[in-house]
Amino acid sequence: MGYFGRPASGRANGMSSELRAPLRSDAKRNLDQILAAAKELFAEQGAEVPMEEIARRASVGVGTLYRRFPDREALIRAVALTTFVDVVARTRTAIAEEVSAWDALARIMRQSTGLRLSMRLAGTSPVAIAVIKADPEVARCRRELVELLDGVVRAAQVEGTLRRDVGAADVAVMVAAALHPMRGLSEDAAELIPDRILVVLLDGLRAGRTSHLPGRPLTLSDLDY
Amino acid sequence: MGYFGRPASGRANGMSSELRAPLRSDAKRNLDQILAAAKELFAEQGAEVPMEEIARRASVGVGTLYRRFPDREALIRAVALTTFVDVVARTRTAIAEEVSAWDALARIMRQSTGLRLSMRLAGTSPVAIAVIKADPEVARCRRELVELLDGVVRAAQVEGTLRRDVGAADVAVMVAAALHPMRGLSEDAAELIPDRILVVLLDGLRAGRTSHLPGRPLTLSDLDY
Amino acid sequence: MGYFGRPASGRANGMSSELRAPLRSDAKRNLDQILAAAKELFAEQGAEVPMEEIARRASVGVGTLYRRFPDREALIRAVALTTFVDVVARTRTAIAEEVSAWDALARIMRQSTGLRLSMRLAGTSPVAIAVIKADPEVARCRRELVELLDGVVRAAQVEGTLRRDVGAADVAVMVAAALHPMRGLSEDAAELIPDRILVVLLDGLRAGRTSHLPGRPLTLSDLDY
Amino acid sequence: MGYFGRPASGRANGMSSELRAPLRSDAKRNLDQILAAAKELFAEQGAEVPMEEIARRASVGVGTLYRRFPDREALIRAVALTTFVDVVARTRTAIAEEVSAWDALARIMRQSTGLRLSMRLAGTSPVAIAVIKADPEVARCRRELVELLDGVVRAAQVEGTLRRDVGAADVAVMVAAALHPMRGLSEDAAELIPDRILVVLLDGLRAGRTSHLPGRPLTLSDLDY
DNA sequence: CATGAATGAGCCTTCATTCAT
DNA sequence: TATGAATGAAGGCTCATTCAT
Repeated sequence: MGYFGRPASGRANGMSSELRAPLRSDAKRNLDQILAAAKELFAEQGAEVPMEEIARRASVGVGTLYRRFPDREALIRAVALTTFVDVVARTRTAIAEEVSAWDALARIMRQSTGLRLSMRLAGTSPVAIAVIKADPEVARCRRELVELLDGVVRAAQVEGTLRRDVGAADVAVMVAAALHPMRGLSEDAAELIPDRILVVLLDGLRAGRTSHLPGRPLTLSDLDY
Repeated sequence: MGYFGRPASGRANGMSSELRAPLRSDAKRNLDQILAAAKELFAEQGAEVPMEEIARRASVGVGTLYRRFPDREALIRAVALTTFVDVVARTRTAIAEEVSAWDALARIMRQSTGLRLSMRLAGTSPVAIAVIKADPEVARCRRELVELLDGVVRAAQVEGTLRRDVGAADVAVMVAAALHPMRGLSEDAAELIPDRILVVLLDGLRAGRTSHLPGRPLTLSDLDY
Repeated sequence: MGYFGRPASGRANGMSSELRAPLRSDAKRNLDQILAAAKELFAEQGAEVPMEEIARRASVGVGTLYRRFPDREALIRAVALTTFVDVVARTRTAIAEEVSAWDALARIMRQSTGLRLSMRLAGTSPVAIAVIKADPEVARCRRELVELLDGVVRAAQVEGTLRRDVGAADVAVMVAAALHPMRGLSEDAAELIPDRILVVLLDGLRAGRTSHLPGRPLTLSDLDY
Repeated sequence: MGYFGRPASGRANGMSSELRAPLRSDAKRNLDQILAAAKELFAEQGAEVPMEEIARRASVGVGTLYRRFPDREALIRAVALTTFVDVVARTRTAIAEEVSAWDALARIMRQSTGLRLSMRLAGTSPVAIAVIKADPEVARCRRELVELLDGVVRAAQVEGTLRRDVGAADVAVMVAAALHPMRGLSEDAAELIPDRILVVLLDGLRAGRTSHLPGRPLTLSDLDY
């Protein structure tokens, strides 16, 4: 589906994340504002928002935006990377802290909710998808996340809490689907929905269901397209 | 979510559906080709495809396209309407033919799968959403569909097969989420996913689940935004 | 130097010159105006003139310009091609009509004067050079012209009228140099100069000069870089 | 044509050449680096190279570049001036050292070859031309050079070695034409060409040629446009 | 009626110049 | 004083929509 990756050093500015001269304080502030504005706007309007609007929201001239991110792709890349880095971190924590694999899985799925805004990127714009898949860092990030998930899924199946006819890719896609922003809902409902879907999904994923899932368990290898 | 509506009189050409002089046969053919081309391209590339590309795929000039649909919105409206009309019809049939409300619900949810391509419209382009919500016919259509769904949901809860803490809007949104096109998957997986998610959702929706859904059941009134 | 080539079929519109549906009369007129405007402006201001200025001079919207020539390169290509085609034709005529090779050479060199405006293209913008070299048709055209010139040069040397220490490329470059537009001259002088330089060059090229030319005769193979 | 001028007091920094407090040694070094970088880049890529690229090549920040030269024009002016100063000096030396006017003329014409790179300025960018013509110092410089040349031309005609139907402006323009950088040539050929053209021109300029030059001798007054 | 040419507004990107650090 | 960040105007290109043929 397109939303798993791996972090890197930190400063995600569209290039690879080699260390560079630390930014001047004002530049740093601008960079942060740009990234924040981009996240918001990508979430609100998709990855095709006018660059100028992003700049405006960040209280910055277009020129500044382009100085940091040579083109739209670089910006998408940076947003994707910081987001993925965050998800990976939370996922590791969940795995470390929960006692059963099922609890870890449930927590992983639910905590992702907080990231749904940025998620709009994945599964939306063709550009965004292309960028995410092309960038080695984001790709590594994504792979790492998916592998963590795979571990949890298998463990939960071994421990007998997760139905056996699903794979990690099934789970990943379900989360993505649950998080996908929905329009046409009351604000209230829009906020509740992701968690409600996730809970229903978790209930449906619990071992002991007798229904038959069509097809085959989708695994990591289904995600690399 | 944004994909429920009700038909109307018949000829859906983007304006209101007053009856007009029947079209000449070649004109009719053009109209159909345009609609078909638009459906395909909206599905493949989203609601922002160049009008000229749609015209090309329909083997007509842009002029002809614009003669039928004064602007992109009208075209989107028409595509949405014909799609919704179809869903409503299938829904009625399902209700009529299935013996239990649960079976009707399951069939309704699953058969929508076949429409997922056109569905790409909803949940994608902001324009599309706006258009769909603004058009009275589509709105009526959507309301009708939702009401049908509401009936089935209540009946299933009465018959004791559907968990009681969900509403018709929950179900509608879940279907929309399951159908949302996913990128970055193998073709094989992309085809399997919607049905797999729906089955898991159905399992999770079955009465007897002990988990607690956060929030409150989402109902018809949550859908009109 | 960069200004020799070979024609093709005729309609030079930036693509290859396959025959296509004949243009509507108004479209044809626009096309001609665009080409004319481009020639003028390339001559006056170089190959980097704003596309919008070209459009304005042609009394056409930018869109129209871009419809005919997908980008600046295509336009340069078309201008270069029509120009080269013309030069080749005049060269053939000169060869056919003049009795001695020397006279043909002199006429070829002098008649090119009329083309000096378009010549601004060659030897000016890096883009222009790149385009000219990359386009197979222009390249063929250029090669043809150079070969014609080579024949005349050799013939004149055989007939004993042209000094033997020069090659066709020397001549080609000299013409290009003589034609290069000069700024900072009175209009009067600017008009006289190319011919004056060419006559002096011809005098210097006449057999019997005793001075020693540094280097070696430059030949066709020196031109393909 | 546009490449004759006269020095002035000394420090050529784009403004007028009043004496100022001598620069600190590092500032001086920066200035020299900038001038050198500008010469190189103007030669390589024409007078439109990004200011930032010049700064980079000079290993300074753009800010420093702008401190020395308030805008691109000032930089062009400075480069033009230092170049012209050099040419004037060499010309004086040639006149002083050669015994015949013809030899002086030949040497003047040929030694300019070494300056052809910087010459790229003249005859290229419209901006450059304008700037050169507008600046009083460069103008004076240019006038001085042209007057020196005029003296040599007349002397050579008196001594009977130079054809009588040319003027100093003819010669100046011919040199400029011979030096004009040519693209599309092998590196080897590009290096040989200017001298080869100059020798042919000199042969053509020698007294005793019977051909008739069209127009009239071009003189100093043809150069001030 | 159908066609496809023409228009022009809008977004993308670059770069000269200014200014805070 | 040197630096490089920020700005914004300008030019490139695309496409929705209109209109002549």
